[in-house]
Amino acid sequence: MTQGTRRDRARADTDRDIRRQARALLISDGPQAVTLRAIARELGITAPALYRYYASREDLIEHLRADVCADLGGDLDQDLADVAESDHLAQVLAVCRGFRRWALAHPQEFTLVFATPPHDPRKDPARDSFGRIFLGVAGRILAAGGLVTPPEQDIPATLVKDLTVFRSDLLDTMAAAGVSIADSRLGLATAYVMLRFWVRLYGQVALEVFGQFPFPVTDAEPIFESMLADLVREVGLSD
Amino acid sequence: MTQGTRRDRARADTDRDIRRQARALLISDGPQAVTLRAIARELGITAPALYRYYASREDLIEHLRADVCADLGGDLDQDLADVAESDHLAQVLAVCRGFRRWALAHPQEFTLVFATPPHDPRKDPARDSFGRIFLGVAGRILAAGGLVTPPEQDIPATLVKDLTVFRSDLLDTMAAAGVSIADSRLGLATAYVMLRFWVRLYGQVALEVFGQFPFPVTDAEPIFESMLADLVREVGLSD
DNA sequence: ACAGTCCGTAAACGCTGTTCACAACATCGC
DNA sequence: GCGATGTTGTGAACAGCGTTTACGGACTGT
Repeated sequence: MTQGTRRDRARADTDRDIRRQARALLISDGPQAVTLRAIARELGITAPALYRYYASREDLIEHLRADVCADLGGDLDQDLADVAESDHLAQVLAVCRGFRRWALAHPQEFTLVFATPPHDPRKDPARDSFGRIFLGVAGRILAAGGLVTPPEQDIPATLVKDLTVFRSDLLDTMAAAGVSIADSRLGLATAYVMLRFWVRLYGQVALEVFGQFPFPVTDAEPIFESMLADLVREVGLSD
Repeated sequence: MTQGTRRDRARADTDRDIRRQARALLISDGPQAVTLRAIARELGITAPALYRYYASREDLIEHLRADVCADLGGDLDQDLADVAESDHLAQVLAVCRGFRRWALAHPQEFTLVFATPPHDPRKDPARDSFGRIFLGVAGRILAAGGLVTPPEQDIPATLVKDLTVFRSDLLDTMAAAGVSIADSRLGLATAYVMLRFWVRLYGQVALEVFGQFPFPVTDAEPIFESMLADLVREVGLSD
């Protein structure tokens, strides 16, 4: 299969360089350092050249967000590779710990992806949300492990419709990935538990990343582990 | 008592105007819109004039943060004023709901105060954290209500020292506010419960503000209320 | 009245995102 | 191979940014 023209390849190379440089600037100096001129300078081109690749600075930033999500997803997959597939508890723990570890090591990227106020109501943030990706991965493990779920009447009524869509979406995603989950294994209540799982995890990690403890905490890891132990116990995954 | 010179009063007026304008820009168009020139333009002065009041744009932003915290604290106090002081459950619910309501109504301000990666390790973020302020208020209610606390051996060992400092700090704050809490009412375990309370609340609210649900949620309030019900039940404050 | 302080300005510097017209090069189809 | 088309990058320009500096005028205290 042809690799495209030499020009296509050169374009892809340049695009990759642009993204790599943008990321480096984000990581080292935060979002305000991701300027078109800084990127261009590093690549030995001028800023207007970047408009050949992206419609705007904001467009580039959006792609950066997607890159961060994809890389994080890849990292979590790697974390999972080291754990026996049948050990559901260990897998869930690995994913959650991986997420936290990554977040603490990448505060600028975390902020970019996970803590930006929505500004375009027409664009459905949930469609690209990492929570969705996370639950695509962790949800599979959670569902396979068999969860302790609350009675379905405990699910807020206004949530049922949303959960139904999410659940079938999740089943489709899993089916597309060659994962077969029995219908009974992923009911509404299970989807609800997954949602709450994510809320708890995200909240704990965000608070740590943004230093929002009400007092100086020497070592936050035990707090996280305690929360995690609670979580897995509540969903019935603990020993 | 003298009000100071006319110049002092003019300075205070101008400062107030600067802050008001900066806030308005933040709210309407986000942090990148808070430029010295935009503020100056609105006040009919030039940008360099602002350096008579603030050392830098960043200095102004820091003051803006403090303003937001103070205003939020005032809002929560108002929420509390409508609730009988003896109804501890209602007071806690009011404060938590007030916090969420405010956060959802003020996403840019929330982001500025609650979701900025720390960048100055020498400056102790926890000293100015709103979590601290929040627990100064809510902690009083929680302690007065008498909490169900875990056994002290459940407190992570590495946290004990931090909690001890926090607890005595909290007692001092309350004493200074004329609130007397018996020593036994605010032990280490209680302080730990308060910490976990804040983590849960913050996490839920942040996730909502940043639209980090894994799927579109039509109405997030029931999720919040469900979490809140869990929280107050866990601390022994429910009916 | 005078000296010191404060406030605001204009000019300047170096930086930003973006647009536009042009030139050079690469690719494609005949 | 050649001409037409598309792509890539440039330089110039525009309007905007944060910040510094020196100056002049107003205010304050003695």
